[in-house]
Amino acid sequence: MGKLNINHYKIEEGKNFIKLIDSRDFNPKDIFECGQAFRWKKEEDSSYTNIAYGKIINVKKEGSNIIFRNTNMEDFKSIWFNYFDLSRDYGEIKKSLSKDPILKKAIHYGDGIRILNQDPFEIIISFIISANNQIPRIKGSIGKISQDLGEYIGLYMGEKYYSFPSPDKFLSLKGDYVREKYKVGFRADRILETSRMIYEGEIDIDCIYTLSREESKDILMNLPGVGPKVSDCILLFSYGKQNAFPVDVWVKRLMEYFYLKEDTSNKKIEEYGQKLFGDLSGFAQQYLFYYGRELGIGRKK
DNA sequence: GTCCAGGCTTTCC
DNA sequence: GGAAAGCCTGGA
Repeated sequence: MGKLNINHYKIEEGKNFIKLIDSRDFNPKDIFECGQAFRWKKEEDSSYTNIAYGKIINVKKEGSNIIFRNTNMEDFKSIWFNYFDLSRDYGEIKKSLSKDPILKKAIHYGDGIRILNQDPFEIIISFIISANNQIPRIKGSIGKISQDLGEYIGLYMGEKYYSFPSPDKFLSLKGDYVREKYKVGFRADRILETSRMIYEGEIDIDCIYTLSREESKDILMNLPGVGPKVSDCILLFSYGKQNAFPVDVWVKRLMEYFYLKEDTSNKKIEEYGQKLFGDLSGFAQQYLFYYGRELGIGRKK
């Protein structure tokens, strides 16, 4: 059994698993169901399985510990530690945001949320698909794309796992094929054109790691299908730009309901959120989104 | 330059 | 039948 202390985490290695000891601020349900990721599969034992960066991993909360199965210390340090944002102290973030009474309630509800650092290309395509769409259908489309164009990685708990395809896999496809096969509707041409632009280097998505949120948004919004909301999702969920504040229908409703008290444009809501939450805007948005959506706040009957 | 209405595929409730 | 983690286009 290898042992390791990283920051405030105590990590133990076992045979094909890693154990995070006494981990606060980490609840698989909150992390995987708060809307930032579309591919985590809930198993019968309440664990969650997914594939990322070419590896299949299973995550389960057992008492106060988190068990990561089908992995080892080497992958945990090189992939999962960053993927699960384990270098960040969410206790401090929650303490700071809890000064706002509404955030305090939202944080109480989604206490175990962490914001993942996911693969940029997968997130770009996933959130292009998410536009004016519904979650079950979004998940279906991403699953079909991976199965058809990705690489078979392996079997886990009876399920076959495929990697998300790289941009070149889309190059030879036609819009009609993509629309009909993956059920993505009018988003098909946007997916193809975005993939082409990234493949050909017309848009450099690697340089975004070192740029500001504003500079990054300007670049990403050159991609077809990527507007203000989708670009903020990409920056928050795969590039670690936590000052992004994605405004969708739910955030619009709950911000109007809790704060603004009147009909407000998305642009104004984004500016309001930025002013209110500053560098913690992205975290605030996730706590609020998860809370508001689960409670159905402001939903029309 | 900004702002806004209408259209877009298909599924889900 | 309306709404859905919005974006694009054209016109004011």
